[in-house]
Amino acid sequence: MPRSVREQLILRVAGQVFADGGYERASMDRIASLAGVSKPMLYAYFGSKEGLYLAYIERTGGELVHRLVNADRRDGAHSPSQARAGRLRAVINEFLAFVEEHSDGWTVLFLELNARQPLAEQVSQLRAEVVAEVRRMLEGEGEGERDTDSARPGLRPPASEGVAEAIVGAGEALANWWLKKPEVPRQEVADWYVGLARAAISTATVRDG
Amino acid sequence: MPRSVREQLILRVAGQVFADGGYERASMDRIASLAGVSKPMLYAYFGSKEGLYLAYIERTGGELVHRLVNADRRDGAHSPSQARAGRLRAVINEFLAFVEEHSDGWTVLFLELNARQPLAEQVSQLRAEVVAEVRRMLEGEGEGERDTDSARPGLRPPASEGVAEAIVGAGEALANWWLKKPEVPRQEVADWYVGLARAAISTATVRDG
Amino acid sequence: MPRSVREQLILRVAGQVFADGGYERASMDRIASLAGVSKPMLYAYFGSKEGLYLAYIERTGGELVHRLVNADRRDGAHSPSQARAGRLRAVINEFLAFVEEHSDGWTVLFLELNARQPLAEQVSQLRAEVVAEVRRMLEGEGEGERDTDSARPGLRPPASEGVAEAIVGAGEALANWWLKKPEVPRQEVADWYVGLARAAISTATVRDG
Amino acid sequence: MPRSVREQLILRVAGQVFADGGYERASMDRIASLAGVSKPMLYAYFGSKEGLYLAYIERTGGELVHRLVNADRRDGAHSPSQARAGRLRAVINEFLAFVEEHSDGWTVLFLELNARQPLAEQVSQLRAEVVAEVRRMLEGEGEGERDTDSARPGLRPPASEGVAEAIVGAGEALANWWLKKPEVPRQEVADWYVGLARAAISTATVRDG
DNA sequence: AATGAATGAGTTTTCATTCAT
DNA sequence: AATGAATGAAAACTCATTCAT
Repeated sequence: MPRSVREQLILRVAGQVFADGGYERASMDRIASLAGVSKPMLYAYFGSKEGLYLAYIERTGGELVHRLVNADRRDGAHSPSQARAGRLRAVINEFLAFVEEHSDGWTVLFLELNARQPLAEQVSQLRAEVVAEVRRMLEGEGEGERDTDSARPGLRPPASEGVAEAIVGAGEALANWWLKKPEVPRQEVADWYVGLARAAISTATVRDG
Repeated sequence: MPRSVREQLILRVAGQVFADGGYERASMDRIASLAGVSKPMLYAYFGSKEGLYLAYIERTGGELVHRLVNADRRDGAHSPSQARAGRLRAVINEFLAFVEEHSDGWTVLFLELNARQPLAEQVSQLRAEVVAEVRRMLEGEGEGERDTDSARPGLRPPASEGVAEAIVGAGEALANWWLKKPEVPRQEVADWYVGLARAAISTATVRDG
Repeated sequence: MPRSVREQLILRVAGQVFADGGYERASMDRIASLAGVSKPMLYAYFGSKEGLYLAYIERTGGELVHRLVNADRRDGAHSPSQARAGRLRAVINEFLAFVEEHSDGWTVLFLELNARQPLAEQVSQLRAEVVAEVRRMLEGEGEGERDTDSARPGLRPPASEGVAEAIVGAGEALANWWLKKPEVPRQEVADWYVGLARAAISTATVRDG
Repeated sequence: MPRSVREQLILRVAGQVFADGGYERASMDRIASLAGVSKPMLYAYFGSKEGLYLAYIERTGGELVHRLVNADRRDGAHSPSQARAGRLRAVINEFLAFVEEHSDGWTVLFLELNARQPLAEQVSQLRAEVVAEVRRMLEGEGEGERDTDSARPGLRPPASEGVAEAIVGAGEALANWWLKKPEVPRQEVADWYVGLARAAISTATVRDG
């Protein structure tokens, strides 16, 4: 079995173990035994427990980023006027698809995200980027194409940041809830979230404007 | 130093240690040393590490419940028509006040809430009750007293449940973010959250109705 | 409550705790709590755990010695020819009576007797004296009143010592068994043991003589 | 050093430590250090302190059983009329040989036998079987094949049980004494014990018959 | 005379990590 | 390349013992 294949196998198993109980409760013994390899293999491949964890986070976070970034490509082309609206929906769809396909991965990312002493700084950055994107929507960036005289000032920091965090947090909580109700179709969940996000965005900007 | 005083001291220190790193990373040695007592005291007072943790959760969760339940009393009387609206704002205010005053406590509660293997079932129940309350708003409960022709069906499960989870999650995320930005006044944060919650509620019910 | 009364109370409780699980498993906490006194009392009265144990052993062993020594007084006077035979039975009777009345005490003495690292040297001595007495019977001491020409050499060491130990051990095992069958009357048990002891003594001496 | 060899080494050392002071006083630290291995090895091999103890008891008790069961094989064939008598001597011989070769093992078995809260139920059963065998001799089982007029009723319970316990206890006490007098030859000790046992058996049955 | 409160030192047990083969 | 065997360090927990009042 080539190394890269085994690495993927180990990472998958590690994800299960990390997801069930968190980093601290995960034991290298358990991961090795479930993966069917010896413990020294884990160390040869990943250096340490933290290394294994980071590798898992990196791979999983990377895939999430990739999917979010390429979200609208999948949805096909949109007319300019529908672009932003469509992109929001597409991104949410991709996010939920990722959660559906990688429930362990999402769980680990989410736990890491809320740890006080994060082991993977990059995850915070990933979230920060998502928040920033939402924040830009709230601040009306890009809206000022000046086609109208209606000034759209939008929110300003720190309101924009706080509300953006809230919107993102709503999505995370929704995802976590959905993991416990897998019978609900993704499209529905996405609809709810899109509705909530749009309402929050427009209310916030209108109220403030 | 009388026992009850020392118990409170220990609980406060334990909260700090639990908040910073979670239950697993917290060591009884560390708690004892920070509290300035010997380890056997911890066991004499709380029986076990889990006992100490549960005592902390219980005290902290109990106070949160107490504040949420008595939230509107502090806000003074409201006209009936404003009662519900006022209550939402009052509860959010109290929640944020609790987070502000007990950042460790909130952190521990939040971590416990998202743990895969919860030690304190009651925390999940507390959250479940909050979600249920929001869900009732989304389902338009009590609204049917009005003129009957305007049917206000509101959302139905599972949408109502999912959206309620999302709204609650938004508040949690907002609280976590606020902990890192203590310079933002509570009233502002409350405004944002009230705005988001109302928008989400009315959008969801209107859209669905 | 006068000190001496309390001491007796504590010793009685200590005996229960020592009997059930041995010296190591006994905890001062448990003894104090069962006796209804505070731990510092135990230390004020007995100095240490070992002190308490030794006090218990001493009292209990002392009573056993006293009863064995005075055994034949209770049985009334015997004709010289019956003296030895009667004494054996009387001693066995007293031993069993002691076991019956102080099952905890006997248990503790027996455990101490068989410990590799005895805490109470005196108990070994008590047993050694009993063994020595039996050994004298086996060696025919006192029999050489020379009334007959039939030389009665009896056993000689180490046989006399070994057989004496065996006879005493038989009694101990019988006592331990009897503790689990309290419905058997003491007189019967005494009969069995007298029979065994006499048979062992006469066989050994005759065979060897 | 292969694992099985090290296991045996550890068991031997554990036997020494258990024999000297009993289960409670034995510390894993001490066993590990005397065996020249690290503590985690003890746990890797035996799971727990109790596991180590039980493994030792099992091995030791197993060997004792094996030797007792196969005792008469070593003594060669006997004429039928001597069979029973020979078997008694052979078994006693094997028992003493075991004690001689495994003084620690015997000590641990004996301590476990007299413990109030036994960890190894099997040891009690082993002793119970030995007692049962002696008891059958006392009850005259199998003796009725002889001429029928000489009724040989033997003892009946509970006398047979009590006396059997006493006889077995005599052997145990003799063994314990012998451990302190290793210069006495085994054959002599066996002779004493055989004599005592036969005397006790015949006296009891005759007297009662 | 009596005790609530406290602890130093030790217990069993676990786990990430490494070496020898 | 791969692993069985091994361990240092630290965890939770207990207990005989002692102060301060």
